[in-house]
Amino acid sequence: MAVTIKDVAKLANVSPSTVSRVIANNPRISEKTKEIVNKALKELGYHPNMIARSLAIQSTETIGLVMPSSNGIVFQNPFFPTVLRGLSEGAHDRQFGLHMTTGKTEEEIYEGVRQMVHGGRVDGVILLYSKVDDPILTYLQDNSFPFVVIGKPFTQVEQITHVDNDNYRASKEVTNYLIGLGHKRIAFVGGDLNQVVTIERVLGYESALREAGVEFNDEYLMHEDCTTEGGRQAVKELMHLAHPPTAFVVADDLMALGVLNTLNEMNIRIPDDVSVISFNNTLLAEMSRPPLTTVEINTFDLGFQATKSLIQMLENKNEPIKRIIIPHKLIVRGTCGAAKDSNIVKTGD
Amino acid sequence: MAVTIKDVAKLANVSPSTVSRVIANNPRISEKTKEIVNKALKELGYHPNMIARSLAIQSTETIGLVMPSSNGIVFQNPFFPTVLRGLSEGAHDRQFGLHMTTGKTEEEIYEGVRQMVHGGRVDGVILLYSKVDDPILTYLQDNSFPFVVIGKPFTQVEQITHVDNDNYRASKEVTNYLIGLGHKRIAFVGGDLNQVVTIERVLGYESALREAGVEFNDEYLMHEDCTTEGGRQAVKELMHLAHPPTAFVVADDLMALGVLNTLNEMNIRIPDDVSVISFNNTLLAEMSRPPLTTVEINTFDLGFQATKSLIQMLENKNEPIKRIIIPHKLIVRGTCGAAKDSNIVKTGD
DNA sequence: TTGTAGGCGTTATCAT
DNA sequence: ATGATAACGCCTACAA
Repeated sequence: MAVTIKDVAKLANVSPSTVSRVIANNPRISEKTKEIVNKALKELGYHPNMIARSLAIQSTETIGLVMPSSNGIVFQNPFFPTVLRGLSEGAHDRQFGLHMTTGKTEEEIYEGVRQMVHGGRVDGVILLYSKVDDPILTYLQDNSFPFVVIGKPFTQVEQITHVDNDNYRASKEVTNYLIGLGHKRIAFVGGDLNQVVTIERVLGYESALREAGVEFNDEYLMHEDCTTEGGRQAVKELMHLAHPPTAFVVADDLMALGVLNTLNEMNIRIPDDVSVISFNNTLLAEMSRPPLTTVEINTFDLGFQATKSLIQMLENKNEPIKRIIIPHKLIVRGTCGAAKDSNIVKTGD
Repeated sequence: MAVTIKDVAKLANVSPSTVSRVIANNPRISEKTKEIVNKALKELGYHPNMIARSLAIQSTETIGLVMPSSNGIVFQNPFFPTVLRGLSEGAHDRQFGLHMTTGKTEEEIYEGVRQMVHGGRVDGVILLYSKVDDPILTYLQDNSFPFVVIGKPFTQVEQITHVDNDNYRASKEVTNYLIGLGHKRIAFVGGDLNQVVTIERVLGYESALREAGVEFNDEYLMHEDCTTEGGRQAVKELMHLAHPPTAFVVADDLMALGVLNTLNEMNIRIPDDVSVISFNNTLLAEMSRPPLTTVEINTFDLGFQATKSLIQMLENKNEPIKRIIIPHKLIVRGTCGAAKDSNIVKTGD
C-alpha cells in the first residue's frame, strides 16, 4: 500500500492534521515543524491520494469532456485534436485533469455523462459541440451542474457560458467575398442542421445573398456528413443541376477536400471554373492542391478558453455567465477566383 | 448534496449495507427487500458516488493516458485521434473511464503521471508511444504499476506487455517493393531516432537494402520532425545531393505529404520521376494528389487492443506478459512507379 | 501552533 | 438475510 499521511505523521512525530496542514501550506504552522514534516515527506516519497482528497473536499479537480455522438466521424476531423490540445493546455495550467467518456450511441454518451456528473467524478463538464435539443445540456441544467459549451447554444444563449466563433458573420463575410468575385450561383455545403454551427453558417450565407440581392436557390443548399465523402456527394448532386453553381461555401475543410477532389475528377478546374471556400483552417487546408482558401477559427483557443472559463466558474461560485467570441480570419489561398462570366480580374495569391 | 446510500436506506427502512448489497447484486438478499430497496433507489434517483466507491474498493475503473511529449506535433497527426478512438472504445466496452494528463515538457508529463499513479486516480496506464530511455516507463516499472505500451519497448521486450505492428517487417517489405520496381537510390525519411518506431523502420529499410545487395548510403537517411515541414526539409536536402534518390520511404503520411508537395513544387513528377511510399494510411493518404501508396497499420486496433490488454491485466492479477502484433498491409495507390533507369514496366493502380 | 475527532460515501467484515 | 462497525485516506472544525 502506498505511503499515507499517517505514515508521515508517525515518522515526523506529529499528528496527521499537522502533516495535512503542511501540505496545504497552512500559514499557522511553525517553521520548525514544517521543516521536519517536509523532510519526512521527502524521505517517504509521499504523494497525496487524490481520491481520498476528492472525497474529503468534495471536488476532484478534473473536468469531464463530452464528445459529439458521431464519434467515428469527429475523430477523423483534425479540428478535434486541436480543440483537445487547447482544452488540455488550459486544464494543465491549473492542474486540472481531463476525464473522457465516450459512447457510440447518444444513449451511451448520456449515460456516461450521468456517471461523471452524478458519480462525482468531475467538477464540471465541457460540451465539445452544440446541437439542437440536446438532452445532455438539459440534464446539466436541471442539475445545475457547472458546464460550458464550445459552440453557440441553440437556445438560452444568454444563460449559458459558451465559447464560440461568430460563425454567422464569418459565413456572411465569406459569401460576400465570393459575391465580390462576381459569383452569383453560390452553393452552400454543410453538415447536419442539428448542429448549431451549421445553422449559423447557413444563416450567414443566406443573409449575404439577400443583402447583395442575389437570388437564393434552395437547390444550392446541401447537408451531408461532415466527411470527404459528404463533400463528394454534394458535388455530384450540385454539378448535375441545370445551372450548377460556380462557387461553393463549404462548412468544413474535410468536406471541402472531398469537394475539391471530386471536382478534380470531373475535370473541373479550381479556381478557374469553380471557386471553393471553406472553414476551420485545419492542416488539410494548406496541404490540399490547390491550397484551400478557408476561415481560420482559432480552434486551439476555442478549447483553451473553454477550460479557462469553466475553471473560473468552479473557483468562483457566482462567476457571471460569459459568452466568449474567438476571432476568425479569412485565409486566402488558391481556391477562389473571379466568376467566369464576370468582368472581375482573377485574384492572385 | 446528492442522494446517498444512507438516504435510500432510510427511505427503504433498511441499513446502508443492505442497500449496498442490492446495488452490488449480492445473492444473499431476499427478493422482497431487494424490491423495496430498488423502489427507493428509483424514487430518489440514486447514483453511486464513484469517488467514495473508489476509495473503498481501492480502484477507480479508469485508465490513464500518457501522450508523447511533443504534444503540439502529435495532435496534428491524424494517427493520434484514431488510436484514441480505439482506446476509448475498448475502455467503454468495460465501463472504464479515460483520464488524460498532458504537459508541454517531459518534466510536466512525468509529474502528471506521478499524480495519476501515486494519487490513485487510475488503475493502470497506457503509453501512447515508445521511446528510448523513457523515465516514465522506468517509473512505472519501479512501482510495478500496471501499464501497457503502444509500440515496441526499447528494452525488455519480453517483460512489457505491448501492442505494436511489426514495423521492422513492414518497412522491409516496403523497401523491397521499391527495389522490385527497380529503384536503387532509395532514401529513408523518418522522425527522431529516440522513437522506437523510427528505429524499427530504419532497421527494416537497411535490412532490405542489404539483402538485395543495394549499397547503403547514409546520406539517404533523414531524421526530421514528424510534420509536413519535416518532409519538406528532407526533400530539399535530398534532392540537392549529387545523386538524388529516385524513391522515398517515408515513416509517416504527414511527412509524406510534405515530401509530395515539395517535390511537386520542384516540378518533379510523381510517380514518374520519383516514387514515394509511406506509413499509417491515415485519411491524408487517400486524399493527397496523387493518393499515397502507404502501409495500413490498423491504428484503431492498436488502441483497442491496448485497453483490452490493460483491463485484462487489472482484472487478473497474474495475467501473463503479452505482446500483441497488429497486422499491417501495403495499400498500393498512386505514388510508386518503376525506376526510370530500369526496364521494369510502370505499375498501374 | 498543534492534536483530537468526526465526516466525506462506499464497501467489507463481523456478528446476529 | 440483515445490521453494526470499521475501514479507505484525507480534511477541518473544535479543542487544547
